[in-house]
Amino acid sequence: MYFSKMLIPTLRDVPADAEAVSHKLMLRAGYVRQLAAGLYIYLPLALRVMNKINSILRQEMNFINAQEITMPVLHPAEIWQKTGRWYEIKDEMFRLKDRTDRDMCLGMTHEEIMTWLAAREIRSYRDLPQSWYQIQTKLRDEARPKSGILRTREFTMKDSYSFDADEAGLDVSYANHAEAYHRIFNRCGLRFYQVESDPGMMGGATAHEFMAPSSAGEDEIVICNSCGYVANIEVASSIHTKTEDLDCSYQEVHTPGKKSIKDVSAFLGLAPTNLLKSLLVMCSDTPMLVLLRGDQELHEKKLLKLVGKFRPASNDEIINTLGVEAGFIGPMSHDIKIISDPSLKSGMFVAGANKSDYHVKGIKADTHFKAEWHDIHVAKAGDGCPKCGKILSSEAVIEIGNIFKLGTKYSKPLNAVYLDSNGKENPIIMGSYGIGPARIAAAAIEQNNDKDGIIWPKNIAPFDIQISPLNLSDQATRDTLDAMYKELSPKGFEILVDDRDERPGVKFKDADLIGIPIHIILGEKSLKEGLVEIKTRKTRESAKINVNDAVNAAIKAHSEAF
RNA sequence: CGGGGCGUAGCGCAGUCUGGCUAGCGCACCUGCCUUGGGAGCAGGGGGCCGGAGGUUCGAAUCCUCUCGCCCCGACCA
Repeated sequence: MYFSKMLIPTLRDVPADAEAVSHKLMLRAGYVRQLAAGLYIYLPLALRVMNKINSILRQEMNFINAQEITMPVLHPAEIWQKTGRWYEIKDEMFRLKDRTDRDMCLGMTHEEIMTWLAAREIRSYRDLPQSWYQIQTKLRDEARPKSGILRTREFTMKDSYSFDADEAGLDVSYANHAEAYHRIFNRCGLRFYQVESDPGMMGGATAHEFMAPSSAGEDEIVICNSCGYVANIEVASSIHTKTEDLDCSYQEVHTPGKKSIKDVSAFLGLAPTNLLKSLLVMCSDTPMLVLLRGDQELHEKKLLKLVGKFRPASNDEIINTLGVEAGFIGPMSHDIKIISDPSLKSGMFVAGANKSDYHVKGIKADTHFKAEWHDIHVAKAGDGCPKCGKILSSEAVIEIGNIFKLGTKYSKPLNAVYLDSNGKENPIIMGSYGIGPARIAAAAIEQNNDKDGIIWPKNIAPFDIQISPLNLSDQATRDTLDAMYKELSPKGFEILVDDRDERPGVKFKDADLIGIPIHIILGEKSLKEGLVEIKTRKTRESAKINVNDAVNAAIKAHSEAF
């Protein structure tokens, strides 16, 4: 392929809109252009990358006997109404009516439609198990598209769905997918973790996410380097580290105007871990006191699971219920329900005195307050690992894939059932498994770049080798180019030839930007000495090789490349 | 949806506060000369309803009102 014939609009300046490294580089290197918020055009180079990724996806999905099919993006409302998601999902779903005024929506995922198919086509346990997948466009009216290709309103997704007769079957399908995902992300050259995650609205009990570390990621995980515990902070638990002991008698202290943990700890010269944080929440109009250690944040989802829907109390409600303003609340002598994080169970703390401008030192659990004990804090770096107790670290990550055990959440409402060997009807047990190919590409760039541009892992690079003849009017250069091209192409190497009439510097800069793993440079002077240069993008190592050995050296360099 | 920022040539920006020459600069683009191993140089050239609508004014990129769009933080994320 000739550079001069291809649309590769590289840019010297970064468009001001771009923030994430992958976004900047994809724009600068001529991979994508933005149409509107969260809508991107994939130019030829990007499409080549996507095709490489998708072909890896197909190989690995087929390897676990999943079958590719494709489904409409336009869906009738009734199916979504049957599972209830038509009503549960709000603005995120694109909805429209057809000419007969029938409600329709654009597919944001395909559990409903896949289950509809299964309901029609699967009759017997003999038909099971099945795994079906597609690589298809999804549409979600995202509240906030961001970071270029990372969070868009229209994107392709590899989504697969497993159908089994029982839980044991689902376990096998789930494990097969997890293994396939490991192979896929490894082949794509990503660093990633498989983490425990929140099943959320997908239903079901077990879910894992595949996370690629990157500062551009929107999610955060905690990691234990000792025992291997890894979890999304959405679900992560952690044990508290030991508090610097406070040893004093129960006493009031004057803390005028000091309402926040930060102010109080600074004023008293104590660590936030010595303080007790009291929050009043309203749980269907019943007030409830929630206690955390001063350094902790309330994990709303954990509390939600315990008490159901709740909201923070208003200032008026706080005063009416507790007789004190926020900032000086203490857990002592209230006759409302108290839920406390276990970090407060032992030790001595400072809390509000239940009167303005005063705090109390020497608070002890069970002595000064009684509570129900539950893990309700957000795990963070520095906390103890819930499994082994060692210190946790945390990392920002991009979610590149997820796997869910759905159970019968969709098969029951859509009546996807089979007859077992006893002739008894049972709901099909399902799983669903997603991967975002665009996120793989973006994560690969996030993890592999330098100041000059992209460094593609070779398995997903748009081309295998770039050849840059520096002076095309030189006959020896043209002959060498032709010979190398003719020898490499039939061996399956995809080659980009920079045949543009540009100065060498321009070609070098663009080659670095675009990020093809191997770069062969044909210089007139070197050729006179019978040499060509072979350069590896990632290591920047370059070697002058005898023309006659160049093809083999290039093949070797490519096989050794990242 | 709440908070903040920004819309001037393909890209990056100045000009806006304090209204007034023909709306400017760099890069990119076109022509010619020259140059050819890390985004060369010289000369000439093309490209703008200053996001849109309304208003104030003798006069608006600039002031006022409304509106649309994009980015960032947060909420949300099936």
